Order: sequence, then C-alpha cells, then structure tokens
Amino acid sequence: MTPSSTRGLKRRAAFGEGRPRGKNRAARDKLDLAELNGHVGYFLRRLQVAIFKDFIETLADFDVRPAQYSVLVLIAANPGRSQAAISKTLNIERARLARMLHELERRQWVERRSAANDGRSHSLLLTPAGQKVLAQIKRLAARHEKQAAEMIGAERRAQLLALLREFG
Amino acid sequence: MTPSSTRGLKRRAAFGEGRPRGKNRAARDKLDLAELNGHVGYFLRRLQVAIFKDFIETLADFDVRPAQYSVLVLIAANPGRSQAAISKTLNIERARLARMLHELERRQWVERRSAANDGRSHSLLLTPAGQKVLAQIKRLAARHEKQAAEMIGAERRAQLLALLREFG
DNA sequence: TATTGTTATACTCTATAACTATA
DNA sequence: TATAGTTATAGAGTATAACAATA
Repeated sequence: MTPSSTRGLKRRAAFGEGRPRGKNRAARDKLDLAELNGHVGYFLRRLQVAIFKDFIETLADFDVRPAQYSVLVLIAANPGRSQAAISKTLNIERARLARMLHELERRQWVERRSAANDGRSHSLLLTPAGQKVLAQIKRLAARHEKQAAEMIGAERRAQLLALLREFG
Repeated sequence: MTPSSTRGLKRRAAFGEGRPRGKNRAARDKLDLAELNGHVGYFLRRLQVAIFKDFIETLADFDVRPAQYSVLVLIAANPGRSQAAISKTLNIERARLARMLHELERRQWVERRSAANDGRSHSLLLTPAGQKVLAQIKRLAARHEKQAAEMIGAERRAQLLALLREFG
C-alpha cells in the first residue's frame, strides 16, 4: 500500500503551516473541476479505481484481480453452469472469459466439462484446490471490503451499496 | 445506443409467458451473485461501465473519450497550468497525459507553451478552435448526463452525486 | 537531489471479427 | 440460422522504468 495519489485524496489539512511547500506543493495545485462537478460518471470512476486498487493490493498474494474473483465466486455459487451464463451475468465478453478460464484452469482452480445435454457448452466447476483457495480469497476480499468502508466511511458505503444494488 | 447487454439490466417481466424461450432464454440464466452482493466495488464498476459507454456513444461524432473530455474541461477552466497539475488533479499518469496531449495537439485543440517561470514545465491552453469545439462537446456531455439520469433515475443520480462528491 | 516532461514496455480490459462445432 | 466456445487483433487505460533538461 503505497502513499500514492489515490490515497492522497484525504490527508492534507494536517499541517499547521499556511500554504504547503516542497513535497506538499502538489496538494496546493488542486484545480477547478468546473463541469466535471456535474458528472456522476466522473466521481463514480474515481471511487471505482480507488476501490479496485485496494482490492488488487489486498489480494496480491493470490494474484487475483476483481474480474477473476467475480468469476470464481459465480462458479462456486452456481456450479455446472456454462460460460455463456457467466458471461451474461457479469457482462464479460465471452472471448475474454475464455482466455480468463484458460488461466484459471492452468492454476488448477477451475475445471471445464462438456455439458451432458448440449455438446457446445461447458459445465464450469471449481476443483477441490479451487474451493480451498477461494475460501482464503474470500477472507481477503472481506478484509478489502472493510478497508473500503474505512476509506469512504461505513455509513456512505452502506448508502452507496443500497443505491447501486437497487439499480442493477 | 444498441439494445446491448448493458441496457438489458432492466426490460424482462414484460412477457406474459411463464419462462422466456428462444432469444429470451438468456434472461432466465441470471445466476446467484453470492458474495458479490456485498461488494460495493462490484456495483460501482457495473454502473461506471454503463455510464461511460453512454458517454462514448453520445460523443462519438467528436471521438472524445471520458478522459480526454476531463482534460479539455480542466484546461479550459484552468488555462496556463502545467501538465503536472492536470495529472495530479485527475489522477492520470503523466506519461499517459503526455501522449494524450500529443493527440489533442494534433487535432489543434490544445497548445503547449513553455512556462515563463519554470523551464521544465508547459503551460496548457485551448486554441480558439479548441474552445469552439469544447462548447459543442459540453452540450453533448450535458445530453449524456440527462441520459444517465433517465437510465438510473434522476433521484438516484442526485443521491449518488452527493455521496460521491462528498468523498472525493 | 527532486521535478517536468518524454519515450518505451508490459499487462489488463474492451470491442470486433472470423472461425468450428453443435443445435 | 442461431448459439457456444475459441483465436486473433486493435485500442484504451494502468503501471513502471529510464532518460534529458531544469530546478
């Protein structure tokens, strides 16, 4: 967790001096956002990037990215379903999902069986190793979610979650 | 605006039949999101992608992406500032900003002057042509924002904007 | 020594198209 | 004809590192 620009949103105002100088000169250079203040997409994007960054750092030991995590969770909760079903639910391009599953199969976390009723589709399952590692990954994901709550405030996180889930 | 997967979040339940078949079979395949239901980042990401998609489509005639738009707006509202100032405010890597400004300069929307007081930095300005085109772009961006409000509901958009701005 | 801007590389994600095999 | 999965390509965005010029 580096003291990078993302985290730098807060901090500040912790210096008793008038105008920050030297390394903190950057903080003074905040510009007028103008029309951006009226775009919900702008703020949505900023927060999403900050949260994904924390997710990636928190799960770095397993080298699991958010998209991979969402696929693993979906396979675990819906064993035997097809790539198309996962793809549609998560809005992941089937082309990209195919490559991602290759990687998850290489790690021996996921297994593809050809479906009994439809020769075209694959049934997706977690391997025993995959189930084991997912349990650990979920613990880290839960830790990340706590960190996100600290970052943005538990109250605001709850309100955001309610608003966003309500939509889709 | 295609009837793509993004928009497909709603629709459904508009069919008097029991289980949808054929083309609507996909709608039946919605899976259990399990732990994803507790991750604010997951829903944040979904909405951000949907909104950016609408932005890109609405501004397709000018071939302006969200990041480019934010840079143009910032330069217009803060003329003469450096690349470093823009970069820090928008959390865009300075390396990426350099390439983006190359493209905006190629279109003759932006001008780089070497700063008077600091030989290292550039003062960024819109050209007259850039100011003209930005006025049109802003009108389309306002239309996009209206569409976003229709998509997620004006009420929810306002609540989201308030929550998100309050944070960062 | 630190900062500004630049070039380069690598990886993730998105968007398409083309192809096969099955239905 | 349409769907499931695969491979390939191109572009955007992110993350680094290395470098020259300047402070």
